[in-house]
Amino acid sequence: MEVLERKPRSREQTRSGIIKTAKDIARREGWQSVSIRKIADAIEYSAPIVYEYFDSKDVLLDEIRQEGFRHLRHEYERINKLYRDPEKRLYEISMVQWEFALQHPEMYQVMYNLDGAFCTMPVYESEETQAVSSLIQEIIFSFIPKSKQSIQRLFFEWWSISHGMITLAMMLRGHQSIEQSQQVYQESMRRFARSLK
Amino acid sequence: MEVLERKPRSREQTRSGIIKTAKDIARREGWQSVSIRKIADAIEYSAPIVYEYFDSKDVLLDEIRQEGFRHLRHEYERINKLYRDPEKRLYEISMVQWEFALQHPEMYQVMYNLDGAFCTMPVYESEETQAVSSLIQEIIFSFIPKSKQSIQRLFFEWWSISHGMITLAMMLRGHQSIEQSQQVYQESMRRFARSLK
DNA sequence: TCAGGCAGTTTAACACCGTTAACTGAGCTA
DNA sequence: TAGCTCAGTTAACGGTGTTAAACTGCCTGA
Repeated sequence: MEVLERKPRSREQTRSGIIKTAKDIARREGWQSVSIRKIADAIEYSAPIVYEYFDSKDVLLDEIRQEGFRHLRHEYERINKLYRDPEKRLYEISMVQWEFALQHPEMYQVMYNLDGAFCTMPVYESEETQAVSSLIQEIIFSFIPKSKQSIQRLFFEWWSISHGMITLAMMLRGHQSIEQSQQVYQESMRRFARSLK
Repeated sequence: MEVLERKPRSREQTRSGIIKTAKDIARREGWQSVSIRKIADAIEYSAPIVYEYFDSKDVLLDEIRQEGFRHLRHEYERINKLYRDPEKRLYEISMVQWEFALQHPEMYQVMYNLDGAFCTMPVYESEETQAVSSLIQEIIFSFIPKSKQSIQRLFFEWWSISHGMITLAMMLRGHQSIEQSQQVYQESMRRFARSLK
């Protein structure tokens, strides 16, 4: 009984240990130097063990990507409960997006195939991204009840500004301070949210 | 004499052949499957020959990146000669940016480290990017003579919207048609250019 | 004619990669 | 005790970037 209970738990621990290790290495050395063998070494197993938890490196990366979008979705839902005003909601969600990218750059990289992170699964086909998308589209709809097409365009605009500024801010870090980029980001996202009224 | 003249020319041909082959493979199979040996096979040489033209895969990618920015700079200069109105200039430059990304996705990928393309050289430290940046900043300045800081912010905004929409349009291709994305892009860039007046 | 040198090119090797098959050894059951 | 199961290992395959050593063929000087 003890063994039966400890086994699955330890298995789950190993699994999340693999994910955590992959992210740790990526954070320290970049995704291009994350390898199955390095992960295995870190969790004190041999390489083939990793394949008992993930069919390939690709699905391991996809899992991390999904984790990222899931995390964002939870944050967005939290904000939706916290605020009623759609403008406030959209602005706060934008800020969460920014903070997430800065705090977990290695996740943001694999979510968008940036800087050596490469996952072949198409981003937009995952449930988690669809959920995040429609969550934000609903917020936009709630104070601009337009056609589905118009909402999709506004969402595309919002996403583009947010993602574009985040990636360029990271790229230009060192040439333009993060604080300065963040100020422009805040201003732009506030302006966008206000413009919807 | 003939030999002395033909030798350097053939060397230059080999060099550009390497670059062309790398881009061809990247276009067909993605950057993650571009390898020195594949390139060497295609140009009918053995792998070490490639290293007589490029010190490493990294500088080969950087060369391609620089070529991309150089190409953009020439296009921007062409437009600057073609139009006087800063608003028109900025809009046309935005459109060139879009067309370039669609026509040469493999270059756009290596310029911004997207989708498996990974070059360790920092983008913003190259002369070519600096040149492109200040070219656009000058256009913005020419009808909004504000402080250097303000111009930099506006340029950061412009670049973010453009780059964000281009990358998301490519990512969402299949879920949202390119034509639809392009329409939103055109509208947004036009609105941005107009807003500067 | 032969030896030497030199440029261009290839082979072979190193250490790494993702991935899979075959093997090991310990614990449990019949 | 013999056999089975199963977690975990080693070893291998074909690939990667990169480098050193070896080779090939030609031109030159003796």
